[in-house]
Amino acid sequence: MSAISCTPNVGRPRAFDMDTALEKALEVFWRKGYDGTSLSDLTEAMGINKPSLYAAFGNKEQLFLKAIELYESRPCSFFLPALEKPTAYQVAEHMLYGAATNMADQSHPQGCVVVQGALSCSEAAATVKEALINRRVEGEQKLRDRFERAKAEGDLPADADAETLARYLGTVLQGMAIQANNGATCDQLRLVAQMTLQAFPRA
Amino acid sequence: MSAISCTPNVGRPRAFDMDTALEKALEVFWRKGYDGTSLSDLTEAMGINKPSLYAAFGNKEQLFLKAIELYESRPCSFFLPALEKPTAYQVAEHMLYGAATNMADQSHPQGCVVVQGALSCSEAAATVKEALINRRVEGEQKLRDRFERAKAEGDLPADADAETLARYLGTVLQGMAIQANNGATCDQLRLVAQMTLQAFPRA
DNA sequence: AGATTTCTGTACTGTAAGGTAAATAACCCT
DNA sequence: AGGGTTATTTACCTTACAGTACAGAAATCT
Repeated sequence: MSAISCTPNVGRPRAFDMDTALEKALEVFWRKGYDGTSLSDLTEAMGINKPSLYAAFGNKEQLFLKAIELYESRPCSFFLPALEKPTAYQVAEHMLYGAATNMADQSHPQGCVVVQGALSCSEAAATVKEALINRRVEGEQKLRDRFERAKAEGDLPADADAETLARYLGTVLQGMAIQANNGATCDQLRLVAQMTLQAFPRA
Repeated sequence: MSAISCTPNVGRPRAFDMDTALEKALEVFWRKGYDGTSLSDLTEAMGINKPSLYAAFGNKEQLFLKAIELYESRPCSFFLPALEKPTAYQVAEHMLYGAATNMADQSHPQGCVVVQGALSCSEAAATVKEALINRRVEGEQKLRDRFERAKAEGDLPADADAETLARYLGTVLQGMAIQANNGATCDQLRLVAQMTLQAFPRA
């Protein structure tokens, strides 16, 4: 799923690549948040003019939502791959260490755009705020489902509280995003991951 | 430390109470963040006009910084009191349960303004962003100092890593702020607090 | 009372915000 | 080559933003 909208074979061809422009937009939203990002910030970073932006992406809000979609489908994303690990403990382990590596990575803004893109925000950002909350809650729901499965498969004790395990993990992951914004290094976050796992039940 | 600036005994008296106006400003910043809050939002909530705001508080940035000071000195603040508890474990316990209660409290915006007031933000908010990062880092430094003391006093093992314990706790507390924004209830956060404590060394 | 000091309300400033109209440019198809 | 279609450029629109000038109002001080 690379091209966002299929390019028609008639008319003047688009002078920019939508995917790379969207990457640039994501980076700005990630660093400045939805309210803190102006259209000038976006057009400058994307290297296009406003009418091109509006023609290609709708408006600021839709551009943000598309940037979030891109964020979650990027190859460096660690969340979904971690869910595939064979045991609940390994799921938690990979997710925590993946987050530690990813969130402190200096090759892009620190933290997680789903956490910090529109946390406290204006009424104009209400829609994107809701969208981000939904993503965070859905992420925890996926974790919970995975841990329920682990109980059924026997690699979590039958009396384990899958919901609380998922929320605990979600809390630490979201906290790591703040830590990364504070300037925490990958190594420091890995130590937090290690501590977090000490509270996690093993088979 | 109630009155922010001492009222002179000459001239027309101020028609509003600075402390309650500051409380109102804090609530708006807390809910909308620095970038998401407009001066109109502020003057409306505070019940004053712009010239009164500027005369009393300087400008938007200084008003925000004063609101943060107020936030940290409020009676319902849980951080500093928790540090006074006799053992490291009890410090962590009170801090986590205090956060669970406070951050999900429906009598004010959810979460923590120090976390969410200016996380990702515009360049105009760079100063307040730095100020908030400093507050968060200082909070963890206080925890670390407290845990070093606990090692000296023998209620933490001598080989405990005070820095990582502090960062782990800070991570969970900051994550709880996000959770509260997600709509997590006090009870749900208390379960997270309970799990967090399982990784915490006892005497 | 009058002078002095400070606050309040209204009206205003310049700038930047998000978004768009209209003309021109570049491509495909016949 | 010319028509159809789509993208780009420039210029503009309305609205909201943070911040202020100024005149009048309410207090104290002498």
